[in-house]
Amino acid sequence: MTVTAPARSKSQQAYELLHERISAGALVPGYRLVLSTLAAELGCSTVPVREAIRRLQAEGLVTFEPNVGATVAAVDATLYLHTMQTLAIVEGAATALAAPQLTAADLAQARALNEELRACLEDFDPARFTELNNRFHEALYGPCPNPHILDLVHRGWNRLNAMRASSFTHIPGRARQSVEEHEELLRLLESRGPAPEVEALARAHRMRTLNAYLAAAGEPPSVL
Amino acid sequence: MTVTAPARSKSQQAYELLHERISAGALVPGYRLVLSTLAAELGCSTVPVREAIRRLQAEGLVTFEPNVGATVAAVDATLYLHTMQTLAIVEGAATALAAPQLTAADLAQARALNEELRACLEDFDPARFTELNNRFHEALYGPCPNPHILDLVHRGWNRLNAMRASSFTHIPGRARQSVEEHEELLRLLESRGPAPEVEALARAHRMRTLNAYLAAAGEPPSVL
DNA sequence: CCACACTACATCGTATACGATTTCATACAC
DNA sequence: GTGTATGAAATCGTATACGATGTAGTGTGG
Repeated sequence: MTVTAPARSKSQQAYELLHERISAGALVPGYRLVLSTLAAELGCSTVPVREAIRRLQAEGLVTFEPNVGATVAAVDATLYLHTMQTLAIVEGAATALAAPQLTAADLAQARALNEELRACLEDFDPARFTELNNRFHEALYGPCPNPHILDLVHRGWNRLNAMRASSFTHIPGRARQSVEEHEELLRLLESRGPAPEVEALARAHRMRTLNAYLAAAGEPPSVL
Repeated sequence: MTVTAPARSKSQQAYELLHERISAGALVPGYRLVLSTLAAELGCSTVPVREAIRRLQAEGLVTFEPNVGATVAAVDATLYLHTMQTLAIVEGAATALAAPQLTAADLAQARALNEELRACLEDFDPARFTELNNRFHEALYGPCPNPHILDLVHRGWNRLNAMRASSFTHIPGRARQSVEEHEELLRLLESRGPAPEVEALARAHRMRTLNAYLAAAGEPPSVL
């Protein structure tokens, strides 16, 4: 059995490629996505591209105007705020729901990831730090038994990853503080703390990142 | 200026029609949505129908299998539980965020709606009660300044409305209790209670509906 | 009588082609 | 010089047509 073909549909391929490019920052916000151009580039027709763009629209990565076209969603401070706030809420809930499902192995892995993050603080590599940070959080909310909430969390992360502002690059000192907050969250989870506390702490962790960003941008903190 | 055409695209028309039918329960879960059939019925080609179905898939109202087709999403107790749980979280957060924005007029309108609900308890009309209940809650979370969260709340309501089990019809006594909980929530909002309390109360209200349903179905309550 | 292969059908996935709408540049009137 | 009308170009929206994929029904060998 030669495992043969991926057999992905062209819509799927187009979607994955565009998603990849936007997340990687190769397509700057405001960039205009023209169906025919993308189709030619992908070596397919416009119909699959169109479908891919509608999916990206549903996820909020691109904005779409009828009879005009799609552009990569612009990131202003307000959009970033709303996305982070939403993610704080759903990720907090997901982490709380996942908490009882977490095995000792899960926690050990998360702890190992946080130690990697700590080691990463020296000779700071933003891309690697962001990657490890993603994996750390995913390890904690991943066992959440409610697939809808998980889906919302993933969408939130996708949107954030599409924003260059999301990385810790531009917020001095935030990375180090973040590692400490992870430590606190891990201790609470390991002691099997009550769900509401887990939710509050996970939410607060994200809100603090948001507020650190707002402070660095000279704006007032957001309440929640 | 003759106001002329709505100029809705066919995709949009198809989407709205299918959404309407599913929400109204005209299409039972498991019903198979065939592109060509729907296209003929709508008087258009299959392409717009296809796009509409993908949108419905993204919202969770239909399930889709490549090269096989789409069916109206089946509702089992687990799906209902997950949807209600998700809605409890996002609607609670939305209500808390909206609370500071609520004007006296907003609160008065919500109170009037709850009085209508109370009056509706006699000569009980499930459809009207559900309608009023929707409007009551929308009045409270509508002013939420975060459009992403509002979108998530609307999606949750859409999914619920597509489930016949969502109505209060099958849960004896729940309607009356619900009106009382609304009253409590209104008092908290009118006294400008703190956001965390608002969130907890709004969430608890929905979780109690869920647990009443689970109890009626003979299953253990869900924790959150 | 059961299991397997094969054929026919149903349905989706995509390409191509054309009409509809918007936008931008240009020219004209004031 | 400014504002408005007009034209062409670009782009989206949809229809039709065909190929790819999955499914069910039928027949044959064991």
